[in-house]
Amino acid sequence: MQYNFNEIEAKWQKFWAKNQTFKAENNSDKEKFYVLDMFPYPSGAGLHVGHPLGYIASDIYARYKRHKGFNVLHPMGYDSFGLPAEQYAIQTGQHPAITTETNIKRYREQLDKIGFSFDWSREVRTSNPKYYKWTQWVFIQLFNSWYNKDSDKAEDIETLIAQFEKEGNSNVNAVCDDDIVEFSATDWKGFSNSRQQEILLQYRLTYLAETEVNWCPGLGTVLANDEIVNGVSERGGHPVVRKKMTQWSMRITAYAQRLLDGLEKVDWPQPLKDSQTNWIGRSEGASVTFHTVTSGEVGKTYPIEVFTTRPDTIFGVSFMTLAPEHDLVSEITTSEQKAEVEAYIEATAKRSERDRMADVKTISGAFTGAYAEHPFTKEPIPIWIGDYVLAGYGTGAVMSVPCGDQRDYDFAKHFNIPIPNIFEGVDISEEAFSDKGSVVIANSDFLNGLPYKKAVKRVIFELEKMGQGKGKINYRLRDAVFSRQRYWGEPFPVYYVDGLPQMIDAEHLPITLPEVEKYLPTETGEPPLGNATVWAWDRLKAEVVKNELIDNVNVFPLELNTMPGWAGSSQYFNRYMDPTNDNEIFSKDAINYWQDVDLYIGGSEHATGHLLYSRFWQKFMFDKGLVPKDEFAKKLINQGMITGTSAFVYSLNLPFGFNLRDEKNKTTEEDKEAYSSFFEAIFINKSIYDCRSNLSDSQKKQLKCFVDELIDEYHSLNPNHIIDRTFDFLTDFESYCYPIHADVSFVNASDELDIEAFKEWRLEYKNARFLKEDIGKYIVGREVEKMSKSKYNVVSPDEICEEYGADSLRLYEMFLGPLEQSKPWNTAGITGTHGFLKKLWRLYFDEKGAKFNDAEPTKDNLKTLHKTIKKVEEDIENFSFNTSVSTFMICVNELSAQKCTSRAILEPLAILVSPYAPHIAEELWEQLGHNESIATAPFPVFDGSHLVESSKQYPISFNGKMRFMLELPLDLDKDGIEAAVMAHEKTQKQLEGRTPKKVIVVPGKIVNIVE
RNA sequence: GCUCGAGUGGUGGAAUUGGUAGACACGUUGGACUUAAAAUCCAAUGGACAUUAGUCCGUACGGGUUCAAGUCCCGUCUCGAGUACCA
Repeated sequence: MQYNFNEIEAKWQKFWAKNQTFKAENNSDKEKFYVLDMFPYPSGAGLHVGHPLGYIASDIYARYKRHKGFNVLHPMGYDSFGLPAEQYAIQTGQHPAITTETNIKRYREQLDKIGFSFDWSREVRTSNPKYYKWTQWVFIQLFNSWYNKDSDKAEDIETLIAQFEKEGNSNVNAVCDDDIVEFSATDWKGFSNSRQQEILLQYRLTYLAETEVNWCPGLGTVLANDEIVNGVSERGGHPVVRKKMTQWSMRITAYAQRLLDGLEKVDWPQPLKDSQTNWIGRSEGASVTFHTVTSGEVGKTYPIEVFTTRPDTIFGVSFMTLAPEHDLVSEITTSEQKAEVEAYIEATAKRSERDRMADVKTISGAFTGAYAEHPFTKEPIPIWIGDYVLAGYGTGAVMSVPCGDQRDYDFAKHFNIPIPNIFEGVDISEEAFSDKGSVVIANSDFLNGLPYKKAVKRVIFELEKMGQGKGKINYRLRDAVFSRQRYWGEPFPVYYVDGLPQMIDAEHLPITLPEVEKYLPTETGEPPLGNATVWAWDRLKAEVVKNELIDNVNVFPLELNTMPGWAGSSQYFNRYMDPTNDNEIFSKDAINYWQDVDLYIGGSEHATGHLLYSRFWQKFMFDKGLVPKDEFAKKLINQGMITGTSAFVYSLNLPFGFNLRDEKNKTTEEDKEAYSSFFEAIFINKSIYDCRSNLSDSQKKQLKCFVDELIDEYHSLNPNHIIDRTFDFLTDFESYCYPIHADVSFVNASDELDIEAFKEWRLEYKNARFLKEDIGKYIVGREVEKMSKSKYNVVSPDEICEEYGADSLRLYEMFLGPLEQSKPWNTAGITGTHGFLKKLWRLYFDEKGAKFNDAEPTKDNLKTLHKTIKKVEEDIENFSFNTSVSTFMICVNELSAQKCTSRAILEPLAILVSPYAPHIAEELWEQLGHNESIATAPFPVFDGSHLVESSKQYPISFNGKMRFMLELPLDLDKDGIEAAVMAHEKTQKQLEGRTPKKVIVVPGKIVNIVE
């Protein structure tokens, strides 16, 4: 019986689908286990072999847990809103929903071929109105909530209104906008409705506000900080500029501390935690208020608040620096300095984010002419502006202490500002001194002689006493902009009355995306939804109606922005628990049963995007009592990237030039064509290319011969063309050859190029000539690069499944190396795991049919089996899937050698293999006589008694070097071992009569004789 | 610059608490079977010298601890990832 993998795999994939083998029940006595993959964006390119890596790992784990008796939730879906489908729509007019549907179909086909145990009945798609209904619903919940710092959680906005009505806002301790005006209960009651709404907007967890955003003109939308890489958009690499726009924002900053604290509770990779920690960027320090000095010109004093992590250095302040965008700049600048300051502001505004970041060395700034008063010394301090101070961090103003901060130091040096030294016994003539561990403060009045920590405490105490400062914790994390000027995203359930946003009642959700003619912004610069003609809210009918009906009495305009990509992914893991529920986002029963994700596998690129926002939404849902856990995923693993192994051929481009032999001496287009088609596709072998700068004589000869033959051949084809044979291409040979990518599918396991396939690949290679290696083959060069179409190194899982089967693919992906590591794909190696499966098959069947029987297993059989059970179980628990594949190979090699046919061994072996290679396992299981799927067969139980040994091969070392092995009984004690070793002839031979200084015996491990 | 991670044969990678470095595969070489190919099976395979036994070197580099170091400590280099004037 042959191992016919194509047939077997198709059979079982059909079986699983038909029998809903992997459907998870919400009501079960079994213990739950939730294994989740980051759901994919269904791109048009389909999956390549790098994509399923994490899915295979999670699938193995999910299947393993089923064998272990758990009720496993293992769902899959699609993050199906997004830019590529929309960009495609702009170019072709094709509705993104159609492209998306097509792409999802293709993804599903590809996924099905790999044999995943997903519960497809729970599939979600973020672009499905039934799904985004609940995204809109969460948005409304956020809108209707505020963050109470006293209870340290989100609360219903009604509780805030109640407090306003009772006592105004003076005692409210909320996370809110900075520019809150104080009011009393009477004030509140006297405010107009719209004034009240404006105020509430300053407290809501999602709010509309004019903010500085990252505007990307290339994409026509704003981007979140995590969507920008090196000053350009992550997708497409378009430039990004700062722009003030009215946008929805999420008050994620309210959760900064809890997001930080929560990291300690979860088992996530340290680098991922580190990058979230950095992103949140907590720093402890003080906020200090300086007051500007009144001069004749600037008649008012203004407070300038700064944040500093080094309040202990306050006596070292010799100037202040404001960000050029700081609001006060225009107020305080003197007329004398006005021209300079304005010129500077204009110059910095022109510099793009990218320039500013690329060029941190150039020091620039301008003096405003104004001064602030030092809170303690009362000395006047010059106020400068400089673009090294960022408007977006802290208050956009710093107290500059050049002796303690290198940036302040450089700025002071550059503009000749004094650098007072306030550190005892420290030389600051060359650079600032920023080490706070060893510092002792001097020249600082009441701080003299104090170390850092004490000085900080003291100065904060003094500042509080005078009402000019207090201890403060600052976060780098900004509120997240939630509006996108795009079509293909969730519409907001929002309409506008007098310019103020109103939520549509939850019962009317979903508000579905309107149809538009064009997916581009409108001529007036509004987002694409501005093109919709049926996009107004009728409050009485409670439905979306035509725009022409807008009367601002009962019919109002709807929001034109859509939600960002991360909106749909921020709660999808909970929605899977009850995905078809139309009445609730998920039922209480479902969430209480499934609780949270036990294992989450996905890429590390989502560290500061999806994984931070999801944690924020989860904490919010937790505060509202909607979910029982405030962290949604207990354990998370980042799978490594699979890179491609590109193949190169080496082109030789000889610039002979040619003439014609005919009397007119004219070259026609055909002549040129004949010449270039012949000489443009010449390839030299790798050995010569590798020595191109230092060719040996024999190589030179070989090349000369090769080229001569080419020219001869060319002449016979084009007798009237003259080639310059005197041209010496061997001098400066390097400059005529260069590598070009060849498609990896033309290359076999030995790196040999299939020349015929290569010639057919492209028209210009039709007549390609190759200088082969001496062995008569053309060997390609190989290099590891990112898998990408342009590098012709993309391998699709479909081809692999077709040729070797899904089980081979699954095993090979795991066998490549540790899950978390990035590693190169090379199809050549798959014969290893494929061969293993064939060998496994032959353990059960030969040409005649089944081999297995009820024979009593031998001691060796049992030893091999239980060794394997132990190792495989440990490996799965440690997510060390690569080593368990090796273990299977060893096991099958051993059982084959033992000629094992015992059912008592082969049955448990099928279960062991089943999570990794489920199709073959099912088939073996069935052939063994079982009627039920192997999916829930209990995992074999390890029995250590089969591994007990009575003797051990001891390695005998001399001075730490292993010289020979010696078999000794395991129950022999130290002295016994030493005596046996010393008595051995090989020991005596090694020692040559010398007496060892010392003999180290570690029973069960090693013997080391020290001479 | 800062933070984190990683450097082991021709290649992917093993090596659990410090205890036989290179498991398991790929590739390569030789052999068997075959008209031939594929498939399968067997043997060898870190390097150097010796080809019988054996000896020396070897886990990025330089030191150290230890009877014993890929593993622990100190320093250096290289590569990768994240972050970037964060006061």
